[in-house]
Amino acid sequence: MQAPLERKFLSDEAVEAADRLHSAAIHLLRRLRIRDRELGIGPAQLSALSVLVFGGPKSLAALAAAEQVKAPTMSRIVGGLLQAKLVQRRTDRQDRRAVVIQATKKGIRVLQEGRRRRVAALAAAVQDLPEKDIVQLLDTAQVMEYLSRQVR
Amino acid sequence: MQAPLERKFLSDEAVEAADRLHSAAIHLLRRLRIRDRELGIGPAQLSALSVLVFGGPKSLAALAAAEQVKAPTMSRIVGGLLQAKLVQRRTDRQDRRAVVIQATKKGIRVLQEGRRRRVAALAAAVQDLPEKDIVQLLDTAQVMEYLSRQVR
DNA sequence: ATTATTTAATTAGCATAGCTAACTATTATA
DNA sequence: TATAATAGTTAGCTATGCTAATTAAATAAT
Repeated sequence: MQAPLERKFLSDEAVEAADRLHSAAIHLLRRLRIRDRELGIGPAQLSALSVLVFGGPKSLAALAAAEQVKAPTMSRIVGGLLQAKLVQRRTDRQDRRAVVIQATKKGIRVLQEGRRRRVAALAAAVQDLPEKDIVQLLDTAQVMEYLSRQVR
Repeated sequence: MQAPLERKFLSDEAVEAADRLHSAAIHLLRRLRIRDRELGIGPAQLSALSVLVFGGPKSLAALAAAEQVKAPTMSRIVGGLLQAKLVQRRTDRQDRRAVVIQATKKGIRVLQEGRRRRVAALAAAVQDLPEKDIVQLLDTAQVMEYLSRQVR
């Protein structure tokens, strides 16, 4: 359990940035979850649906990889989306073990409604920021996606 | 503060920023949760403990407010921390309905160890970024905290 | 002073979402 | 053909969100 002393040296600044980013992400998501709940769809379902709407049909494994969760987790998320008729599922022609999951029209509609609601919440707050902060948010979101793939 | 016309122009950009930030925060936290699990303490418990260690003893209500969750949720989070002996609880002298929650020495030790581990993975990735990106992350984390309090 | 109201915290019960382990069905390989 | 690998699902655990209802204490009203 003892950590090796010869681990990579971390600058105070990097640790500070990482720590603050972690806290900020937790707090932000807790807020946004309130809005998601009004939609009647959880954040994981919403995020997966978003991948399907903007990225097209995907296998369960591909969806799990895109969302960085394990297959059983994604299986249940998709189960919820199926029950709400936000996605449909069919077996793959070439590989009959696999499934192809695709957003329904209702799914597309609900996702866009979700986006609209976030305009009323987060984006409204974002708009009161100075222009440079908004540009920076967009930029940092990309950095965060990059980081989430680098982290081991 | 901003001119109305400028807001209209920013609207699409703000929605875009909100969406990307949402996704990026989800993906980042999913990654970091893996590290948290190694510690045997969940992200909510870790975050609450952090507030206690860096902010000093707090009532349950104050802790819930700081973490932006409802009292019953914080009550259970604290329950877990108590069971692990990471915090201790006493009733307030002035108001005997209230409790005061405080990190134990073990709590302080575990948090610092956890912070090191949890953040180390992220910080190692952060450190490989250009200096300007690190500065930007620090800055954006503050903006995100601000936003999470503005969102209604 | 007594009663009513508000407040702090907890408990109970529900839902979502993460995981691993174990299972079925299919495909690929030896 | 027999075995191994792969795609998904199911079962069962934990952690975290919530609301509603309860208990105890403090405050306000009569």
